[in-house]
Amino acid sequence: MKQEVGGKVRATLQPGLTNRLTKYLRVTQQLIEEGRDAVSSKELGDFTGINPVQVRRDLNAIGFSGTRGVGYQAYDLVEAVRAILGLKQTYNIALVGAGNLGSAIASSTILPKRGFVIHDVFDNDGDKIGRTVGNIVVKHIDELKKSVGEADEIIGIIATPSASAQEVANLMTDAGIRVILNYTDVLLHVPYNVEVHRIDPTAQLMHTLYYLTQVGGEAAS
Amino acid sequence: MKQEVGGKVRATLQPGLTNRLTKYLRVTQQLIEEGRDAVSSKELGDFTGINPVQVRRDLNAIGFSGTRGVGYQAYDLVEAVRAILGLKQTYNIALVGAGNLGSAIASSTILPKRGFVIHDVFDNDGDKIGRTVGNIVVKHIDELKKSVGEADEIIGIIATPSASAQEVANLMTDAGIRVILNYTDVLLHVPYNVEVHRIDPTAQLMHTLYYLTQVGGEAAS
DNA sequence: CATTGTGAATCAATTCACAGCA
DNA sequence: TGCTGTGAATTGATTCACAATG
Repeated sequence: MKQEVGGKVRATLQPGLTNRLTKYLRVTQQLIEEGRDAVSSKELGDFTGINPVQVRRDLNAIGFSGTRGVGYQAYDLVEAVRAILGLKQTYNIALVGAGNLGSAIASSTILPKRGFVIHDVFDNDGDKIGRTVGNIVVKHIDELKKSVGEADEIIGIIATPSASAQEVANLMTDAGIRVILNYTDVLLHVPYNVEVHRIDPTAQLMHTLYYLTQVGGEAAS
Repeated sequence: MKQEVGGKVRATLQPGLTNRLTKYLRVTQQLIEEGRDAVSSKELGDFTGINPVQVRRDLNAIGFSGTRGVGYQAYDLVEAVRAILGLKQTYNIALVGAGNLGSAIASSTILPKRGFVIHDVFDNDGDKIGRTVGNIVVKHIDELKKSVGEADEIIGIIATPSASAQEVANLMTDAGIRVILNYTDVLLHVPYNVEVHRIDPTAQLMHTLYYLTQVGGEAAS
């Protein structure tokens, strides 16, 4: 399944591995912002919940080496992972829903920091059209297909009321969106070639609370 | 590691299993809302990204049986999983940040549907104190410790600007909060017995885009 | 001397193949 | 016939122990 081409590792990496790499990436980027220079496998493990040994194996697997007694060079690590994951380019995003949630997402720095640009914001409320959220002028939802085509957007975010979510998803898939971030609590039905990710905070809560209540209040790693 | 007490499975389930159970739970709850009665392991697999065989093994492991040719009884499944995970009670949540994001979270139905109640909302902006977001009156952040104690809150949500996030986290841990949902892009430093979950939409994006770009546009499962 | 890098052992997850039942 | 339930094989992840090294 892996194939090496020349010196460059252009393989098809395992799902588990790429998933973990994104975690190392985000943590390391934040540590850099705090002024950190090197990062150890133990730290990466602590912040990601992944075993330090696994961290070392993973970084090794993508051909990235650290220095013993010190750790991994933070900036180089970020670059290496971004290169491996093909995240050197930026992606345009179509955001639908200009209410509180949409405004918050459009104003957040979290997406631009990772190379994602909210390029268009849509709504169906006439009052909101023409206003700006996070420096972007809100367009009418009817323009979605045209805009998505022009800006080559393959990522869409649904931040509408639940009742509109499926309808918006239909518009998005019709317009050629390939990945949907769904902030509503609706289970979207989409074609097989479109991927939906649900932003659901309760997922992690439920899992955590199980252990918290099991052990009766004491810590769990 | 597992121990059965009487007929009831009061074990300490594996992390992987509990994690998967929460996914089955959320999907099944949504399918019920769509009017569904039974759900098959294949459907659960499709919506959660988990192998159908694994789904069946998991449900079997918690002593839940389906009917061949039909699937699993949706309502019973929800009840069984909630019982196993100890999610029959409700949890009070302290939300800090009454801006766009905080308002969106407070108004969302996603938390109450899963047994989580946003019981208090805090901010440090005098203009916002006394206003209501999602039916809750905003209090000053100075009252956090008192309120958390009174309402027995162990879950906190940080929906402030990034600059305030660590400070809020400190207040929360000091007040006895055990689980923090962090909506900012700051890497929070907390005591070992406090668990932080970061709501970061880019995690899933990066992972997905890797495969999307690798295969050049064709579908992946 | 803290931390990387790895072999070997163990445990969990995935997958195949198919029997068994409504 | 469609879906559950499960043995057996395989693959991936975790953990232990420890050598190596900057």
